Amino acid sequence: MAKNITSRDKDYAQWYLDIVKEAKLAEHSPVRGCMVIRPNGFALWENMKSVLDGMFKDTGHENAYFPLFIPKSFLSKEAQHVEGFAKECAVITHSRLASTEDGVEVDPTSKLEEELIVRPTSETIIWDTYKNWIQSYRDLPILINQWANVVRWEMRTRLFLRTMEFLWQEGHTAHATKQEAVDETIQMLNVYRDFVENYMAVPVITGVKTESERFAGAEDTYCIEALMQDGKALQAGTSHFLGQNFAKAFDVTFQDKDSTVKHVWATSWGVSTRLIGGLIMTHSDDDGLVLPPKLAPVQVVIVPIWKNDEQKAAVTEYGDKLLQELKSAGIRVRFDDRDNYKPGWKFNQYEVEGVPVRITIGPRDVENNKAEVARRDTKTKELSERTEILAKVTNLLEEIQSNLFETAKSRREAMTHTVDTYEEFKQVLEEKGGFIYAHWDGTPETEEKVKTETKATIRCIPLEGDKTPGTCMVTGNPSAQRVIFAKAY
RNA sequence: CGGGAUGUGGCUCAGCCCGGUAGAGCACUCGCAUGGGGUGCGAGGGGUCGCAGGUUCAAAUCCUGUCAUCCCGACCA
Repeated sequence: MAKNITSRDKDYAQWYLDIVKEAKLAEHSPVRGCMVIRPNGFALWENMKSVLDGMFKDTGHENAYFPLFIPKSFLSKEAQHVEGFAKECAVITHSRLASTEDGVEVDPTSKLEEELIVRPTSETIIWDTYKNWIQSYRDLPILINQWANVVRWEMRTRLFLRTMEFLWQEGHTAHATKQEAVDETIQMLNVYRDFVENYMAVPVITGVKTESERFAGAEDTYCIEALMQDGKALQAGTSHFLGQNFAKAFDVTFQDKDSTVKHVWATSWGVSTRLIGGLIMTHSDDDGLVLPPKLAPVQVVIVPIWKNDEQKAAVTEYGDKLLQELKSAGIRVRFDDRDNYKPGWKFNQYEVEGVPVRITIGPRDVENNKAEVARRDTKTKELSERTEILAKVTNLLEEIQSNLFETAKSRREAMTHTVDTYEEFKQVLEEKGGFIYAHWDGTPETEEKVKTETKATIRCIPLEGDKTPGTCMVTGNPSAQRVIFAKAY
């Protein structure tokens, strides 16, 4: 039925690309590694953004905007930070073009005195700014978020999952005490978990990154990790406790109540359009995109059927009333009464685009006061009394939302394994994939060895669950608790 | 930056080996029929064959150069 979509069994990577294309979410742009986000994809992003933005405001944050360009010298102030991002920065060297016979070329006389970096993230320019805003403990905390685009010069890209330019939000906060900053880091991690699980219906594990996976410049990086249908992990969001690293690098100090001058404590946290990739890979099937009702740009579509003008008039009137009824109940509904596409074509189109609920109405329904209600997740449909439609649809949207989450969660459980030996580890990784809980001695060397030999990395040291100590599966040295290994996107 | 491949209507590609007036499918436009799961039939519009040079009476096709893109590997939210 879905003739343009490769099945997941056959080629998972191609299936993903087909979904993105057929659901009209995004496409490759003329610029290598960058994408055009199409209206369907952007509407989804706008819904995600709107929910998250509300959550940020509810936890006391304000939005602001900092420049796209960062003076080169700023980036070199925090040693770890430079090292982390140096290899993937776009650099602006000139400010002008000059006309030539064939078009234009860079005007060599316009070379910049200090080159500008297109932000890969904004810590540096933000901390340079905060320095001027903070003198006293009375100026703290500063709780700011910005919605922006950033650029990281990646070698290999994939639509939504890794592009050279992407959209995201980055929160940057400054605090008087370490505890307050740590609390903020954890609070935002929980905000992300709440959003991803309760709105995106994607189950996640919260954890701490190991040293090698940590954000450049952070003391601790907390993360939410999701598991995709193909058994690979996806980092869905990160929240960093930055300690006093940036405060020291940018000399951000305040005079405390006790009159002494101290460096401030910092956090930063972000999620990006990558979440859309995670959403697709968690719920969609071989027939197309599947969207959770809470974020779907269109939650319900009404498809009419008629053969002649007389039927058209009756069905349209019936449909319009239904449209108004659902709309006034706050449901995002579309009545697709276009006459230039066939009903069958529309069924397939909305299925591919992932609309959670479809209502079909034809002459027979008008006559009998009924309608056919179909759900996208299970692909089942049933005839409903006209008077019961609103209640049924409202109920169905909630049911689909929780069904998607539960299905994803059971799939994750089924793909989560616990191993005790390295042999067993390799075997499970090879044959099953998924999350693998194993003991690790805590050293970067062991982590690196596993990565080189198996391509699996430590996704996180989970915050919840079993904390029993043991011995490292590779070296036999003591291990504080099991950590999660997986191959990752 | 190493290894492999490809550039031909909007898209996917055939044609190239063996030079002879540019093709198919999909998409698009128009008409008629159709309409409860991608509808059928008919008519039509649209291409500097990546770019530059060369060989030839004649180049999408042969030769040289060049540019671009894609896939695989080293880096990553």
